[in-house]
Amino acid sequence: MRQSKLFTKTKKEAPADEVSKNAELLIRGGFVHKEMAGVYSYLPLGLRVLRKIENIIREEMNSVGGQEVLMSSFQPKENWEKTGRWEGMDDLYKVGDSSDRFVALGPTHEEIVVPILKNYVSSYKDFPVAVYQIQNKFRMELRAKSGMLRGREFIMKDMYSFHTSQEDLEKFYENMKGVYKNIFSRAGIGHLTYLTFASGGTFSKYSHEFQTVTGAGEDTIYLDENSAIAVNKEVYNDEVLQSLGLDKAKLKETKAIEVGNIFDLKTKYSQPFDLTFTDEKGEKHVILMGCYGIGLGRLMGTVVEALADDKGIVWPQSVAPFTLHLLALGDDETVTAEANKVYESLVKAGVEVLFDDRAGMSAGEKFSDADLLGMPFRAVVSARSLKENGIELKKRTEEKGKIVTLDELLKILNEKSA
RNA sequence: CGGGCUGUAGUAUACCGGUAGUACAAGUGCUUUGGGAGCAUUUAGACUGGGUUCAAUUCCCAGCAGCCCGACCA
Repeated sequence: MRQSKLFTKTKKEAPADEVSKNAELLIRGGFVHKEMAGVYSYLPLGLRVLRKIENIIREEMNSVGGQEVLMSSFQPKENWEKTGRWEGMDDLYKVGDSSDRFVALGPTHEEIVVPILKNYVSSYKDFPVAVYQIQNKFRMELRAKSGMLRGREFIMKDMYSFHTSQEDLEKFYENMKGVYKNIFSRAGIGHLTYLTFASGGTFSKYSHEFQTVTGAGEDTIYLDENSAIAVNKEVYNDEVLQSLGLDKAKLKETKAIEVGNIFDLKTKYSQPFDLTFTDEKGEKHVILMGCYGIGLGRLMGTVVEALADDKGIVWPQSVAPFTLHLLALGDDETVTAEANKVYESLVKAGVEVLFDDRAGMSAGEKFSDADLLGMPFRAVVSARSLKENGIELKKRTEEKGKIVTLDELLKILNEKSA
């Protein structure tokens, strides 16, 4: 994509009403636009990141047989009354219309997915089944904060699994731990993300969170680096440590961001809707459920928080909006012609490239923008690079680049994106 | 939801009971081009409502919004 055509522009100044690094950088870079506290629109660059994250998650969900759906955001009040959450959930948006009817704006979808399943499945032969979606969620956060990390409207992947036995549920649940690990590794924060024991609510001993260690985290966890297991402060006590076989002396207290959470729901939501199956003997039993969430915007913000340096964002290849940022320095005709040629070749080779073809911009401005926007590779075409018969290629994380030919450039990038 | 702070242009600010000035940013033109360059020029502002007052952006009250601490967080 030609940067001269991109309608968003970078900002030199940090927004006044944001202190979090993720929001500051994403807004300055023109990835997102803040509408109000905790509500952001995705702009072209941000949407490209979101789509990449989405695809990673989708692939991983499909790998365990997840079936993708898209459920409604408007949800019937009666369903929420059935589970006791119409009054019981503080952050539920209740939306009225002109005839005094109210609906819930979905903060999660147990109240929708269970009745849907009930309509189609009833035999033990129908199970197990797992259903997921990637969709906007609404929660009336009394205090939205930390930029993309805690919003009132946010995009979440929520998966629900349905089982005929606790053993089957647990097998699936264990499997999901691995799947979640893959997702965070693929998103570039695997080395900072730990399986964390957290409160399971009233129905289960624990739930499991995936916590990414960064100073910007909202949660406090106690991390055992050897076993790569952590305990959330909310369940941190001697008894819990003992049951998990953790040595208190070896735990490190740290701040972390919860990027994913999985729950053993048992019959909490299947019971109110009477979601049952008939077994081989013709006996009816209530279905057991698990649920598995990941906030995509939060994941995007976490990647920024965890990996950015003082110059800007550092995108991992896997979620970067573009693999390469190609800069043409100076408005000299030979440079422009050569840069265009390089750009066309890259596009033709299928490389995702952002081409800074903006005229009248100083070299410094282009460099600063490239650092801020954080593509994994930066290529420079300039009078200087032409004199050396090549293109200057540099990784975002490197100080100095090297001169390569167009063929070499294509080779390096194809290897990277393979 | 409890507590705190703050609302003047995109940002940072100044002055003021008599309707607002500066810098940076942004736009335009020209010049520049290896780390946010220069000159010229243009655009742009008192959160909303009520009260006090001859007069309110300024003082008072309320609302709203934003941020921070805490609580909450399937």
